[in-house]
Amino acid sequence: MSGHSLLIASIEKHLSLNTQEQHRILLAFTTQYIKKKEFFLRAGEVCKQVAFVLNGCMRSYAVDEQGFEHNLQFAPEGWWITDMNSIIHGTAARLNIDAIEDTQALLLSRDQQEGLLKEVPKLERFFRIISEKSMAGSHKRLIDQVSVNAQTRYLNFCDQYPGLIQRLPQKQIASYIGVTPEFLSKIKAELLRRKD
Amino acid sequence: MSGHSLLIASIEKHLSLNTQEQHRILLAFTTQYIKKKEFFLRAGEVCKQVAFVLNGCMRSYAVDEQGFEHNLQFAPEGWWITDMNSIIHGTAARLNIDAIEDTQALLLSRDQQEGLLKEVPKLERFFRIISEKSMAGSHKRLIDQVSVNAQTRYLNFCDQYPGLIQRLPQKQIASYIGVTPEFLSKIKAELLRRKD
DNA sequence: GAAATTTCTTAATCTACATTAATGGAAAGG
DNA sequence: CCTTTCCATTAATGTAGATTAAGAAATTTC
Repeated sequence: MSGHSLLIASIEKHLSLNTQEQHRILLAFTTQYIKKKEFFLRAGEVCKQVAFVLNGCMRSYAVDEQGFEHNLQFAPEGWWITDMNSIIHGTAARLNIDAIEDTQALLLSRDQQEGLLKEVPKLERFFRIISEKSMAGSHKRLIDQVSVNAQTRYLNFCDQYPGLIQRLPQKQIASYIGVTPEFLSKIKAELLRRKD
Repeated sequence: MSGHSLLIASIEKHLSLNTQEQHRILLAFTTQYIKKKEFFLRAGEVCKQVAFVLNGCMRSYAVDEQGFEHNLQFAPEGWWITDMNSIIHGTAARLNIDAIEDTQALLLSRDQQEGLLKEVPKLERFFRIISEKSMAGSHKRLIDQVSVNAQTRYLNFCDQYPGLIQRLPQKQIASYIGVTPEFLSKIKAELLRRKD
């Protein structure tokens, strides 16, 4: 499947598009290649675009006063990623977004999105639905973060994203579940010991 | 301002409505009064509605294995509240939603919302925008939770919701920022000591 | 394919916050 | 109005997870 049809397929899960509409949609996006460790967005900039990942993987993360990184989201193929706070309020991004693997993504600027929505209004529905889903995901994450301990968070992560466990360095996962790499190592050792 | 016009005003921040559309919108909602400590949603049920608060205040919270409550959101007048995960996936709610003060709210079921959106399609845009905002809010909260300590989270809360600080019992705020009431008490004592 | 860099693991020590317990004060409710 | 329940505070003790350090393994780079 070509990257473009990944996007179209993802939209057509929620509504159907004729050929003309498909073309109009693709016109609004630009393609970008982002090498591992390169940035899509740096904290402090104003975020102007959302990215739809075609292949590879990006992540968003915040940096605290002591310089430690905290991963908020991973975006492998088929996922959207952006700094929503920055994009909708026009304020400086608090998030960095970079590539964990060499990545190909489709970018949609807010201006292009506005134009696209004017010409294909039924896409409002699509963007509403994916916003609701993102919000549900973010809520789920927050509940997990505040109501269970680190070991359970790790098990939940393995459960929900089995593909990513294989694929990502452990330190990235540690940063996502909110512990140090050292402590994640301990958790894994503990889990292994229990199994035997 | 009547409750209904609070809702209409809130929509008209994003798009304009004629009288007919306003009436059609109000038709989709039902009014409910919820007394302090009564539930709008219990964990385990499937959530079917979103609530728009006209006056009073509701909160959503998760309960952990040990029975402790963790507040996720407060919804005073003009705010929306629901369990988005339950409503969009049709799964059992993980959240409880109850009233912290006697509350009057407008309820919109998913079915009613679908009908409304069919007849007034431009509302797709409104719901997209508020979903994006909720998602931005939820992201902000998550960043705060993982990247700063409890004292800073408390100060940030005071900053962002000065009205709620006056209005809510401290234990509700403690539960929101993710500490025990005892520790919040300590934080406040510490802050007072520093001021003098 | 050797050197450099990054990642993972183990272990000792430390700390932010939780737990428990006890007291006084404020609401709530009949 | 009195009683009951809830709420805020302080203080002693406990613990999940952080920090620091250091070596082993894996990956990247030239």
